[in-house]
Amino acid sequence: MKQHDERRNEILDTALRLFFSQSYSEVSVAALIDAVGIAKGTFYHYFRSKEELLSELVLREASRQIPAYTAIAEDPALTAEVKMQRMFLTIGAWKADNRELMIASIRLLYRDENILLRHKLEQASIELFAPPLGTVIHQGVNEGCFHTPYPEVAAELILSMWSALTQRVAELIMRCDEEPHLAESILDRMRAIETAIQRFLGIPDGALALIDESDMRRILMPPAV
Amino acid sequence: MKQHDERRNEILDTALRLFFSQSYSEVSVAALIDAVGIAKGTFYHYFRSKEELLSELVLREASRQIPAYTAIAEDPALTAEVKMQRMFLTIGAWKADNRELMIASIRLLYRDENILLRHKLEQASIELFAPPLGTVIHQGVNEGCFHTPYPEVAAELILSMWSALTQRVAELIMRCDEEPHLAESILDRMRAIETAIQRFLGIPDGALALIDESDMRRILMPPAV
DNA sequence: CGGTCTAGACCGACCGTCGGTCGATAATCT
DNA sequence: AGATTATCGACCGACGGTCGGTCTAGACCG
Repeated sequence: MKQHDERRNEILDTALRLFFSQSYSEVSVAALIDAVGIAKGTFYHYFRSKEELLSELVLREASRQIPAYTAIAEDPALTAEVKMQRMFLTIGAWKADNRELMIASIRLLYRDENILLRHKLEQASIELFAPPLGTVIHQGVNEGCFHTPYPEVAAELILSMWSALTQRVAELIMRCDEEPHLAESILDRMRAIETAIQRFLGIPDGALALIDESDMRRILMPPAV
Repeated sequence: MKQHDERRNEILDTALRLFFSQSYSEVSVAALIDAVGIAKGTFYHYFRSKEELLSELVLREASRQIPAYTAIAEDPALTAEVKMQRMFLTIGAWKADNRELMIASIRLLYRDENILLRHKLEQASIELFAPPLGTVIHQGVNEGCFHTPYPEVAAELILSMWSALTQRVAELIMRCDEEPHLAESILDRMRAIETAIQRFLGIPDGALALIDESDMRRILMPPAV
């Protein structure tokens, strides 16, 4: 017999692995408990429903990402502009470095059956990232480099836009194999978002390079074999 | 025996009614066919799956909204600014006039079980509204009143932002009964979006009143009894 | 120390419901 | 008459979830 938290995390770990190697709706509770090696009743001893498992899983995974970004936000040595750049570029570079994983995730998340998983991940990311980003924007307004009457809302709004962009990019990446010219329209969208964020923050176009074009190309273009 | 289209629309009509009086996942195919008065096999003669029914339903309903907006977009007598205002204000006024229906819809759509329905509605709206809105933005750029290097992407981007806002508003409306002070934070978000759109289009803050505050208050505040 | 008691970890047969299939039948068209 | 299309409903396997019960670690006690 195992400790409560140990078993619980074992179930969550297995669920994470299975949800990403198959999909949320394809993985039945029966398959999950087989993989963990427990009985149906044990699963429902730890989670009230399959959906509650999903929510807790998403929360746990999203929370793991946060410390790196709060560290950037609270670094006393950096200006708001640099912090913001660093936050967005860190995400982009990570995605470029883990291209295969990213694309595999996208292929799974952006399917109708997984929409609930995707939506919960998006919402959790926005809610968890908004505070550190909001701190940075506030700092920028105080430093006089950002000019927006809505510093509190700006973080959420920017993340919502970013999230909508990610969705578009994902859709296009999935169709990129067939129609490679779509890559250009993705880059267009990214530049548009960058412009939108800059203008919303009241800084000149091009002042804030949030997207590293070479990283983006690494994500979009299949590596030469 | 009925004509193909007649029967098909009968199924779609009934599905629409049931999905909004209960929810997408709560309404089983069995319940639907009972309400229509047909057999299981007949349903699957017209639709390959329950999900295909949903997609077609969403497409049909979203398409019905379009003509009104293309009419505005193609009116030769109006400036781009006026067209854009008229489009957004028309939506707002309609929502204010149909407050009960709106709130009932929100309470249904913004539940985990209905996420697929909601997402498909959102995507269909964005895809169908983007062309007329894009036309208007193009006109604005040509007339010299809008300034954006990405007129094609702008429409989609603005609609994505609007959609994210709608989602936030919906979440807050659902919790407004308990915490009425949330109304102010909704208004804040709306003003922020208005600013974001204006700045993205390169026009002065306040030049484009896309949101009628009295309409918004009518939506947010329960009518005095 | 050995014995007992209990909370809670664990089990798996079982349930109702679901989306979907299929072969038969009836109506309509050519 | 023959072909095509619309209709039917019994049937299926899989699903998420329940329930009555067993097993065991560790607290408590004589």
